[in-house]
Amino acid sequence: MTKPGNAGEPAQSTPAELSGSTEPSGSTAPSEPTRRDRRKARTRRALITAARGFLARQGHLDVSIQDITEAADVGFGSFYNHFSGKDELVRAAIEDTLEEHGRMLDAQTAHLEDPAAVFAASLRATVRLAESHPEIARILVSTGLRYLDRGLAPRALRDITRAIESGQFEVANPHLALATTGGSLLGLVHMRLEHPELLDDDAPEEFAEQLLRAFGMPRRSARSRARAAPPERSPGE
Amino acid sequence: MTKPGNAGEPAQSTPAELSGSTEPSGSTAPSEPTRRDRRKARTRRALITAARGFLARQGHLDVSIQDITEAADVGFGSFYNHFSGKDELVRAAIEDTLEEHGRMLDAQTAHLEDPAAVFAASLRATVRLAESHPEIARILVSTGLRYLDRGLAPRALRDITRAIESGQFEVANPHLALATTGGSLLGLVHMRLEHPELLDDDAPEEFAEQLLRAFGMPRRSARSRARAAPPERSPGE
DNA sequence: ATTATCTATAGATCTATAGATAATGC
DNA sequence: ATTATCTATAGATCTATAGATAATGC
Repeated sequence: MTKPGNAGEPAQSTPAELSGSTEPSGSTAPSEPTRRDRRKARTRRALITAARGFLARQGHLDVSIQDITEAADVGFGSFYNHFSGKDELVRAAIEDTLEEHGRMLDAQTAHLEDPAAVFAASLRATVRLAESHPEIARILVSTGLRYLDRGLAPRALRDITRAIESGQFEVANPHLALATTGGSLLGLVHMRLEHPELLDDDAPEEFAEQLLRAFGMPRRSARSRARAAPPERSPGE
Repeated sequence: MTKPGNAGEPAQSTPAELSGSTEPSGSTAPSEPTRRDRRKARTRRALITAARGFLARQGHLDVSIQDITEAADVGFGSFYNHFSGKDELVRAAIEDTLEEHGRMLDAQTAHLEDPAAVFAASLRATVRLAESHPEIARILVSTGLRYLDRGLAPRALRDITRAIESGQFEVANPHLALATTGGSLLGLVHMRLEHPELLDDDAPEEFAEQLLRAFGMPRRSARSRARAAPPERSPGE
């Protein structure tokens, strides 16, 4: 699919760490990834992509390693060159998904300064994953609440803390706010995936507004922040 | 453990439906559960109890059927008298858990009239599950968002709808409110189980208050409703 | 006489490795 | 020469059933 030569890999684990072997390199200096490294990375990526597909479609990875390698179009034995077992692949696939989500949030909030606005925009973007990136959405929902150190969670905690410091949020405990933010997001994404007919089109905005109110913002500013339009061009903001 | 004779079973499936066999009974009339029925029910319960244990401890039921029957102290083959496979047992164990949770909520809110107060009391009780009933809490968290027709969900939807009708809640869509309620509860229970040190003792009340504000209650009444004391002794009940 | 439970096992997976092949490095 | 990939397979499960045993019904 993608041309082999280029940077098809978004900074996964360093190649050196994978091949625990005789290398004449002087301690550091990852030097250039070689062609072999790239081939290996492609195999690894094929496995992760296949695993993401199963995770999204079935909610778990209860298929044989053979099924996975076939879906990845990779020889069976190659699996063990990259992962010691299925659990390790699951973890890698989930982390891959969470980091893709995280990068997306960063991109979509790069233009915003105000913590509450960044927070609200992240909420809306995540709710919209159900339509914009169903695979990510399904993996998030089935992964549930593990992995609080990747993807949305660290960003949400950052925004909540900043919003508390700036006096926009009034909550006793940022971790409580984080737990309810993550959970309610998953709940809503789940419902959008499984029962979309029960929700309205402005669920993302409605939800963001609810959460800002929950965290102590006055109704009026909650409403405006929750619906803050994307690229504003006022310099002060 | 419990004496065999009595009503140890809380209205599971009717015995007649289990043994799809030659029965002279005239269409209806379940008549009395016989000693054999009770024995069968005990075996079924032992399997469900064992499954709940695995679900709570491991988060899934990826153990062999043999492990399950051993934990239940039941002959291997008996398993298939009750369930056609592991999936069916998982479903039964989860439904059993959710219904236990539901009965608990009913008991703890029986004395309350006000919809928002019933809602808040249910929230608090569910958050407290992490300490009061860790097995239920763990199963809820790992089950995630499936099964919206049992346990808390139908009750929360009922309370939310009533609170909207009575003008206490101001939300556009009760299903949106339900999704965020369920999700945020799971998020908080999860955090109480895995990182209790990050939360304060009054997290249940704090959380209930947040959610009432999210659903449009003014700060002051949100605070009082969220902390509404349990058993009042007014005769009206 | 009937039915649930138990024990034993055949057949169907599924995993992890060994050894052969192909690609890359130098 | 080195390393990743592939094919083939031994050994270890694990499931579902058949048949024997024990408990209950009448």
